Amino acid sequence: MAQSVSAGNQTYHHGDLRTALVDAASQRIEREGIAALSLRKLADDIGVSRSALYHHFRDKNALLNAVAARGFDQWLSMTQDRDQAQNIKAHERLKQFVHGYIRWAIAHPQLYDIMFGRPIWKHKLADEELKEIAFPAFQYMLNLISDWQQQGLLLQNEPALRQTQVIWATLHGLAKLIIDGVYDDSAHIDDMCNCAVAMLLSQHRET
Amino acid sequence: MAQSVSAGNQTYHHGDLRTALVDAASQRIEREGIAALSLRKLADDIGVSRSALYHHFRDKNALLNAVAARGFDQWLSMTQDRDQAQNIKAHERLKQFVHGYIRWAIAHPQLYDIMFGRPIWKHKLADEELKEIAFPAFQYMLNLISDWQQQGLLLQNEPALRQTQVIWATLHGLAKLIIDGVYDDSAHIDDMCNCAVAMLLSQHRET
DNA sequence: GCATTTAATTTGACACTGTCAAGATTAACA
DNA sequence: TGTTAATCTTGACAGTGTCAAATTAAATGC
Repeated sequence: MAQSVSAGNQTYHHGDLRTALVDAASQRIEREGIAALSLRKLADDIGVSRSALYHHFRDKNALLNAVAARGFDQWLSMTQDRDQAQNIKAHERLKQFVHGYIRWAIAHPQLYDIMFGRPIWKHKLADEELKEIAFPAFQYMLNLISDWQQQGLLLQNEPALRQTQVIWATLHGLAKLIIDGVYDDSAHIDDMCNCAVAMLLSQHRET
Repeated sequence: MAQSVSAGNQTYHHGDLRTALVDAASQRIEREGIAALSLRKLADDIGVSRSALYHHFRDKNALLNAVAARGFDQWLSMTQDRDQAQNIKAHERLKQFVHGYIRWAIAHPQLYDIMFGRPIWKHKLADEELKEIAFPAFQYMLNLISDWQQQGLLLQNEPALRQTQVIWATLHGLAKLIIDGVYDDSAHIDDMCNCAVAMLLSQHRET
C-alpha cells in the first residue's frame, strides 16, 4: 500500500513484483538498517505471501545484491552529475571528489554497508550481474585518477591502477570508520577529508 | 571437553565459564566466520545449557565485544613485538607497519571483521571496556606517526592526529576491501601496500 | 556443622527467522 | 478453448536469541 509500484495497472497476479521487492527492501533498509530486514515483513509491506520472493530471487542474498547494484548506479550517477560542472580546476575536482564520496556514504550508511558487505562479494558464485554494475564505478574512478596523474597532481612513478586502489581504500576506510561509529566525532569529518586530500597531492601545496 | 579451560580444577558448578565462552567463540569464529556463530552451538561445545551465557554477558553482542577486545590486545602485542627490533631505518619501519597491518588482517579476517563491525561500535551504550582496550592501539599508531612526522617522513603541515586517522583509514580500507573480496586478486596485495607507502612519504623517494 | 543468603545453571517457552515442497491460481499461447 | 508455463500461497521445518521461573551448588554467618 502506498508502495511505489507504478500504481494503477496492478494486474493482481503480479505487478512487477521483482522491482517492487527491491524498492521496498531499499526503503526499509535505509530506514531501519540491514539487521532489521526481514523477508516476511517485506512481503507484508507489499501485500504478498512470505515465499513469493523466491520466484524472483534465489536467496535473501540475491535480493541484497539487487539493492547493492542499485546503490552503485546511484553513486555513479551522482558522481557523474557533479563532474558535469565546468571550469573547475583539477585540484578542486579532487577535493570535491573526496568530500563527495564521504558525504554520500554518510548520507546512505545502510546502503553503503550492503554495497561492500562481505556476504555479497565473498562468494564469487553470486551474481556476475553485480560485478558488471560495480565495475563501471571503479572504472570511472580510474579514469579520474589517471587524468589527475597526467596533470601532475598525483605521483608519477606509481601505476594509476595501484593508486586508484589505494585512494579508493582510503575513502572506503574513512567511510567505514565513520559509518560504523569508530570515528564518532562528526565535527572533524571535513578536516579528515582535507587532510586526505593534502596527503594525496604530490606537490603538497597549501589549501 | 578438550576446551582450554585450565583443565583440572573443574569446580563443576562453574569453571570460569566466562573466559571459556570467549575462548570457544573465538575459535569457532576464526574457523567458520561470524555468520555461523550460534550461541546454542557454543553452549554445546562447552557442555553447558543454552542460556547459561546470560549470567556472564548481557547479550550476544556483549560476548562479541569481549572477542573483539581480545583481538585488539593481540594486534597490539604483535605490533609491539615487531617494533622491538632495533637498527631499522624509520622508512623501513613504516613499510613494515603497512605490510604487517594488512598481513595480520588477512590472517585473521573474521576476527578483524568483529573488531570493527558496526554493531559493536555503533551503540555507545555498549561496553566502555572495549573502548579502553582499543584506545591504546590507536594511541600506539599515533605515536609512531608522530615520530615519522618529526623525522620528516610524513607531511609537516597537517596535525599528527589527522594524519593518523587518514593513514589508519587507508589501512582499514585496504584490509576490508581485500577481506570482503572486492579486491580479489591476492597476487597484488604487496604491490598495493608498496604503493600506499610510496604515496604516504612526503619526499616520494624511490623504494 | 547447620541455616540462610547469594550466585550459577537449567528447563520450558516465546516470537522470530530463512527456506522449501506441494498445491492453487492466473496469465500466455497454440 | 485447452494446454502449458509462470506466479503466488499454505503448511511445515529447523534454526535463532532471549527471558522467566525453577533448580542446583557455593559462600557466608552463627
